[in-house]
Order: sequence, then structure tokens, then C-alpha cells
Amino acid sequence: MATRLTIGRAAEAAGCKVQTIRYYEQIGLLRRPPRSEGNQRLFAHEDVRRLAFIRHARALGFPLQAIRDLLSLGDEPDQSCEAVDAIARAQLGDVEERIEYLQALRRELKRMIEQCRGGRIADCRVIEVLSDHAPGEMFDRTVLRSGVGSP
Amino acid sequence: MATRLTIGRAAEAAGCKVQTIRYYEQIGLLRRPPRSEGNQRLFAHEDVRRLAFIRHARALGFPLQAIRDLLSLGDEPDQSCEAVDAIARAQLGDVEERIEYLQALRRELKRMIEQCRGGRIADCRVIEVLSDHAPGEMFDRTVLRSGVGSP
DNA sequence: CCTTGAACCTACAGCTACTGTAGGTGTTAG
DNA sequence: CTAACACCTACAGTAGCTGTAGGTTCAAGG
Repeated sequence: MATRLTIGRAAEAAGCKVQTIRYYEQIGLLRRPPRSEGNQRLFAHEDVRRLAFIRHARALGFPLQAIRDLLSLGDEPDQSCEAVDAIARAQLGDVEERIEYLQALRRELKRMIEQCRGGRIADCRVIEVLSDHAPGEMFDRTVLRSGVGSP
Repeated sequence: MATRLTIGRAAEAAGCKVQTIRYYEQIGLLRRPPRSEGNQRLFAHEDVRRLAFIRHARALGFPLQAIRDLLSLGDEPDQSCEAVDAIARAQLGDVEERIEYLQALRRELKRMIEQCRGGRIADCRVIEVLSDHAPGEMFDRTVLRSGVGSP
């Protein structure tokens, strides 16, 4: 028993890169696993589950800080799950805000593109709009910070 | 004539931070403006227009490389605006992809949150879903790279 | 003329969440 | 035994800025 995986296997199991695991360890999101005699990390099943949790949460767009909070809440199974819900709702709110922001961008971009009927750059509406059109308040906010994904 | 603005005024006029202007200069997006005797940058109206162009394009989510391309295209007013259009359409495509991705996230998050009916963390669906649910292929792609906005 | 405070200067560190590289060591199959 | 591959550390780089430290310059008031 007590099958332990090297970092490559763990990465495969959790669907992430080897370096990502080392990174999570470095920032304290994963514990430092025991090492083999030759100094190689050996991950227990529990570590891999934690890693998978992190990856799933990341895939849903949760920032690492939120995941940190979720993980520590997960360690207190008898507490109310109110705080967990709050984090998830915050994430949902964030996603919805980004969607609205991007939809506004899409409208603007479409309008701009549709107005361009080809021809010379001097007459191009795209360039013109970018040169002259003051973007509305809408675009001044920092709604869309960053995304998610594993390149 | 030839009113020239200090960096603070230019930033105000273009709606960005002073450091942002210096950054754009550093990466070669803005020319290095002439300096006063006391070594302070003096921006011409033309520089401010270029800066505003950049800010508008950023507000629409164009990455700096695309803006670089747009700017150099803008310097050739007799060329066809096909390339300009292509950049704008690429940006639109990118925005649309992000929207779809975020809408998928939203569905997942909503589902997860709705299933949670309060109670103890041990029974929390949110934690459970994150622990056990393997995210579909959909979330493995790098669709949403980064956003836009001026914090 | 002198001072004060704001605005400017350079250079560099920091943010998110990784990813990639260099240069070296461990492990395993043939 | 050796080749190939996985692993190790440490650090640099990505995008697009933002913030800080430590020092000048400038304009206005006394």
C-alpha cells in the first residue's frame, strides 16, 4: 500500500504540468511532500486529490487566494458552509461582470467593423473610431482582470 | 503655438497614468519626446493623439502587439484597410470566444451553487463538486488569456 | 531671493499564475 | 553499463501595467 507517485505521474493524474505542482508547493498551496532517497518528491493519493481540487477550482476561474480559502474551509467539515457559498457566489458575480463587460466590447467592436466598407486606410472607420471615439465610462473600469486556463 | 504638455497633463488628457506613458515609451509604442532644459518630457498634440488611440484600443481589449500593428498601418493611409479589418475581426473573435467560455463557466458555477442547500461543509456540494467533478474538455483550453482595464 | 510642495526624473520590484530554460542528478530498460 | 528519460534547483520571462525609493526641477507665495 501507500502507493506514492513521482511528480510526473501526479501531474498526469491531476492534469497539470510538473512545474505547476512545484509552483503550488512553493507558494504553500500544497504541503512539501516527503522525498525519496534520491531527493525526488513522492506524492500520496491525498496530495493528488488536493491538487485535483485546485485544478478544478482554477478551471472554474477561482483565483488562487479563493482556492486557498476554500481549502482551509474544507479542513473544517463541521462549520457552516456559508463561507464556501460566499466564495462561490463571489466568483459567479465576477464571471457575470466579465461577461457583461465583454458583451459591451463585442457591441462596440461589431459596430466599428460594420461601419468599415473597405477602401483606403485613410477612410477606415476602424482607425477613425479608435482615433476619435472616446470610450464611455463603461470601459474605464477594471472589470476583467484576468482569465483562466492552462496553456 | 506648439503647445507642449508635461507628462502629467498628457496623462490627464489621455486618461491614463503617468507611469503608463513612460512604459509605452519604454516599449517603443510612443516615440521618445523632446525634453525641456530640466530633462522633463514635453509632449506635442500629436503624441497625445497617439496615446489616446492606444488607450481606446486597449479599452476595446486589443493587445499591445495588435495596437502596434494598427499604428504602423495608420502610417500608410493609401494602403487598403484590409489588414486593419483583419486585426479588428481577430479581436472580435477573441472577445466572442471569451464570452462563450465565461458563459460555460457561469453555467457550471450556477449549477454548483444551486445544489448547495446550506448546512455543514462536510455536506457542501460546492466542495464536493470541486473535489470530484472532473471538468470537461471545455475547460482545458486556454481561451481566456487576459483582460483589459485600467485599475 | 528663498522656500515649500507638487510634479517630474531614473531604476527597479511587484502583481497573477504560471511556463520555460540551463545545468546538473537520479532512475530504469535493454 | 550506458542511454534515455525523469527529476532536481534556481532563475528568467510572459502581459500590461503599478508602486516605490531616492533624487531633481519647477511654479508660486512670502
